[in-house]
Amino acid sequence: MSVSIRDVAQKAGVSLGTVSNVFNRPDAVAPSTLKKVQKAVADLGFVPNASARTLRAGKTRVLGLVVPDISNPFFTDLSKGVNDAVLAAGYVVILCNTDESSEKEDKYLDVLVAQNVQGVLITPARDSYSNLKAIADRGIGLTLVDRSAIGLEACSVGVDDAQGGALALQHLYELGHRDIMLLTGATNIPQVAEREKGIKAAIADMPASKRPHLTTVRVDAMSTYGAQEVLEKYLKDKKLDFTAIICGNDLVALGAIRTLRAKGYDVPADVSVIGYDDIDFAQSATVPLTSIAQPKYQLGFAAAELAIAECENPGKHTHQRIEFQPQLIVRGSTGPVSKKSKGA
Amino acid sequence: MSVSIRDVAQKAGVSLGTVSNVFNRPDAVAPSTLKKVQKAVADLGFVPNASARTLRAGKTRVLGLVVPDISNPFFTDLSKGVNDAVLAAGYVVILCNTDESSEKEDKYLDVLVAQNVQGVLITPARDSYSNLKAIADRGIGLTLVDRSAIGLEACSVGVDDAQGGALALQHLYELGHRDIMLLTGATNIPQVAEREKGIKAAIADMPASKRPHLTTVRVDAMSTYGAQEVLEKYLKDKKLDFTAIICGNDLVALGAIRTLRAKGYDVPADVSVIGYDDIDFAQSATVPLTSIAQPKYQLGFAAAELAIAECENPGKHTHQRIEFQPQLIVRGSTGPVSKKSKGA
DNA sequence: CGAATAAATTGAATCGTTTCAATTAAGTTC
DNA sequence: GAACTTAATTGAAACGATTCAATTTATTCG
Repeated sequence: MSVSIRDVAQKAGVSLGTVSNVFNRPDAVAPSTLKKVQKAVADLGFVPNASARTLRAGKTRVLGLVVPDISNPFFTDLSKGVNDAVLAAGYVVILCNTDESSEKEDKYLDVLVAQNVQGVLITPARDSYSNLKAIADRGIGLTLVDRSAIGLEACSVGVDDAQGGALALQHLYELGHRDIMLLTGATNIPQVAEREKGIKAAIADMPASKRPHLTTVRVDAMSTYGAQEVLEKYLKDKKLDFTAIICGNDLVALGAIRTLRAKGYDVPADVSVIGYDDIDFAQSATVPLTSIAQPKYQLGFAAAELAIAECENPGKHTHQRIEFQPQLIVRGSTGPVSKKSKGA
Repeated sequence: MSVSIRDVAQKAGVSLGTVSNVFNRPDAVAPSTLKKVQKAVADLGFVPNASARTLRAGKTRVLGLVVPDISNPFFTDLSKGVNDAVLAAGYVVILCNTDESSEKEDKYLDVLVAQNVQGVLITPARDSYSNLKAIADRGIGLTLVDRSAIGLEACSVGVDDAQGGALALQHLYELGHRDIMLLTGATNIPQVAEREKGIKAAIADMPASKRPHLTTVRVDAMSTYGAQEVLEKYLKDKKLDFTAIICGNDLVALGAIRTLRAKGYDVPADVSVIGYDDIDFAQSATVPLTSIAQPKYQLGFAAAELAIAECENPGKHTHQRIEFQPQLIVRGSTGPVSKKSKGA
């Protein structure tokens, strides 16, 4: 049936232990023997049985990645980073998509425990981390992705969201905008809160006389449709009382642009719009989107590296946080305030 | 350290075999014994070691899903379907993204073999299936996704691509278009070839006098940018010699629309554009895209069900193919031929 | 050349389950 | 109550790798 290490040993004319060494401590094997064994491995198409290996050595080399929405390009790119890092280290990832549901998240965490994963990378759907504590208590390494690890023994990776918010505001400010709408999600989403904090801090730093005026409007679903609905309602009987919009993410921005154009306003001549995330489609949109880019791939890559480091060295591992900087990407959806809209 | 079946047996005052039976054949155990053992399990917090179990029993309840590009919303949606089906059956999926590279594909297949997966769902990157044969020979169930299983002992799921092509053509024909561009990928991509076949068959079925004229233009990369580049070059010095474009996928369609608008042509007044796949963004694009929808989620769900069925019943399982029908979704990017463009 | 040291190799024991032939206990039938 | 059937339970033998103490082989040095 399937070929075992025993078959390889026989074919290469060496002992079991030597074949095992070829895989696990190749420098302890004489070069000629190494070659001989590798040839036998190749000839037989031998692949070590992970279960047996795990059973004896106690290492599964499997990680779990739990994300709230794999449809979101942000998480797709992130997961690519995770996968590349993990593949390089000989690990494997089980990807779990929770659809932002806590029940699904709990269910998946159970599955991961049953699968004996060595580490869990997670962007929690809820703001309470109670279910994560149980994971950590079982001795499974935990890495928070795009969240901070407050009150948790865990590593984390994230982006400086306050800085991201500030970048967006400053860009618009420099273009002359003084009446700005903030079109974003609920404050219980950590990112949303942080960026808002950054925006407000940036405003507070300005001379009082020049401070722009901020109108905050919240959408339930941070999607194209969610944004359209809310913005349409806002513009129903009012006139434009802003010259720019800072959006919670790129999807919201695309929805906003669509609504504005439908109402006969031009982007960016009448209203500048800035997104967040810099998803791949932002540059291909009909009005190419100015956005705040996050290093999505690197975020995932770094998270995986932290997780693997913890797996490899479970005893002496100090938890750490890696924080990336966001970056302003200027495209066509933002521009200077026009005389017309300035007067409005 | 961790509690084993032996500890449970001792605590409950029974033998190893009985504890095992409690988990695997509970109806072969006397009710009183069952209760006693279950109490011991609960008291000790025992969770069976998956590796040992797998090593002995040979069932991992793990499947591999290998896709060429997880950034493509098509595969994201598909993978959701796979995950939902699999979770319901108590299985787990390892998702592998090959980035259309055969080397990565081979590497991942090795990883999956090493992980002892019971089945592999795959949309192969290359058209040769040689590496898959090796998988099947190892006794691992194979399910081809969005491909047919020619010359392979395997189940497969797919969409009637010829029909999809025909739907697109007929839609444009009914709107009066007679000069149609086909903007698509290389013919060694099975889908591309099939759809093209469907289009040509549909044309051949029409009365000779009314047959539309088809111009085929190929792009290397079926992405927004790839499409823009090729179409710009085509339009360089030529005038429009078509009134509609059938695109290889939605990304290509979006690129085409962008190029046309940049040249001053209106969509759909001057040129109608039809995409393929009906990705989520198609409906949110600034010119909402008419497209051919594929049941992406169901495709994944069905594939997973086939794979699981084979795992559960490895001896007597007959391979089958499930084929879905594509569906025309009419939105704003297609319309009747205008007098102006008709005359051109 | 022989002793001492270092480098390679060996193979039995082990990891925690499942499996199944063998054993024991309980229940039926005449 | 003996003979037979059926139901429960047992425990040793796998599964396929890693580990490590023991052994063999190669190298160095006086």
